[in-house]
Amino acid sequence: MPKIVAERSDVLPVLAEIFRENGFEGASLSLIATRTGLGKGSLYHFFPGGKEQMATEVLREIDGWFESQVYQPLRDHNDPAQAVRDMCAAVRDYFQSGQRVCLIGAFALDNVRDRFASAIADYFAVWQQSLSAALGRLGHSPQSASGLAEDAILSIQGALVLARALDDVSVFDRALTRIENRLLSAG
Amino acid sequence: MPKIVAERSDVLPVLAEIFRENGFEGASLSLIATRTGLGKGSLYHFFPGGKEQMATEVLREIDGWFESQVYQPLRDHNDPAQAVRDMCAAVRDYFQSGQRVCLIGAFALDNVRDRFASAIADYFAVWQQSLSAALGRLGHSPQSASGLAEDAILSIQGALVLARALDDVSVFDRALTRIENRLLSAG
DNA sequence: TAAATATTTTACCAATCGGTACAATAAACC
DNA sequence: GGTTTATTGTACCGATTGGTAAAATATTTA
Repeated sequence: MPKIVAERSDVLPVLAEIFRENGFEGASLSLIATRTGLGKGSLYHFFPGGKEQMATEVLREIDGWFESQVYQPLRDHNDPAQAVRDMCAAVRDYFQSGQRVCLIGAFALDNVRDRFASAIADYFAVWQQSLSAALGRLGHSPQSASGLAEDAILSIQGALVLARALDDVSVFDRALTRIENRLLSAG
Repeated sequence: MPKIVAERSDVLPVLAEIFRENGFEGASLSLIATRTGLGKGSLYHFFPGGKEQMATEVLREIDGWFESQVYQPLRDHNDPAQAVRDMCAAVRDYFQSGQRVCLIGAFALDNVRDRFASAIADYFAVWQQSLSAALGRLGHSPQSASGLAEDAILSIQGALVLARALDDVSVFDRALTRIENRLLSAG
């Protein structure tokens, strides 16, 4: 169902969802045109760089959302345990209990990874650093915090894969509960 | 570089690697023809069902390999702890320390998931059941075994995502070590 | 109102997509 | 040998791909 779009800022979320559902190569211009309600001419007026620019801007918007909603609170919240709980809640909401794919994770497995390598790596690296910082303030050693953070982030990605593979959203919710417990248990 | 193929049985591993590197849609017939050294005529002689049949047979071969090399030992090995260790070693080898993508996991995130839904779901479901059985024989309750197995399998998938995203194979090796410890610690 | 700018429509491009038809060739069998 | 079968090469198909050009239309500014 084509969602007609009014302003340019409304386009990016629609593009993000198209890329999530179809991948980079699967998101054809005709599909993008239909779903955004914009003709090719308008699309190339807004994004002269074509699909590559669309994906780049989508990745930047996603990264910006996580930076403000997840990473920054992890680093700055004065209650690190609450920050971790907030992160888990935000992740659960964002990925709609595993029904929504992580675009950055999907790109990482795709052959477009090299084209967006730095954006993909940054997304996860900053996430790990921010979570690691919160865990450090919870009393973990740097090594322990780093390992726990890595484990949590990779578990979220794996939970998205498995939930989709088994077509069972409960996989994601169970995984997220385990992750939260693991992050907060040995504080 | 095109690898010329001698027999039909040699084609499937090459196809698997092409699908792993390029995804289903990214694996064009011209690319497949080049990499296998077979013309379109030969390809459609061996696989009258086209790409769909190629992917189906590739998935079946992968599933068969895991069944004989991983799942069956997990269920039948008389030392379940050793079976778990063997599983981790097999996984490490198979995914080449995270440099190789899991085709089934990649398909699960792709929009071709629905086309191969049952093969994808079976792969993970049987894995979880087999690992769960081994953990049960290690003394875990059914609930504990099921949760641990789910967590291990999803962590492997997530480790593949994160290792590729960060372009850092050590992520995979660290994750696999953590998984093995977690599976064998509270026996 | 008029000029300048922003946006959209339409038509078009070469390249590639998955797939088909079929004749040419190679191999196996009697 | 000859015949049948298995395999391959070549040419082709309509549809779609990402992308371009430029005229037509809104919208904003002066």
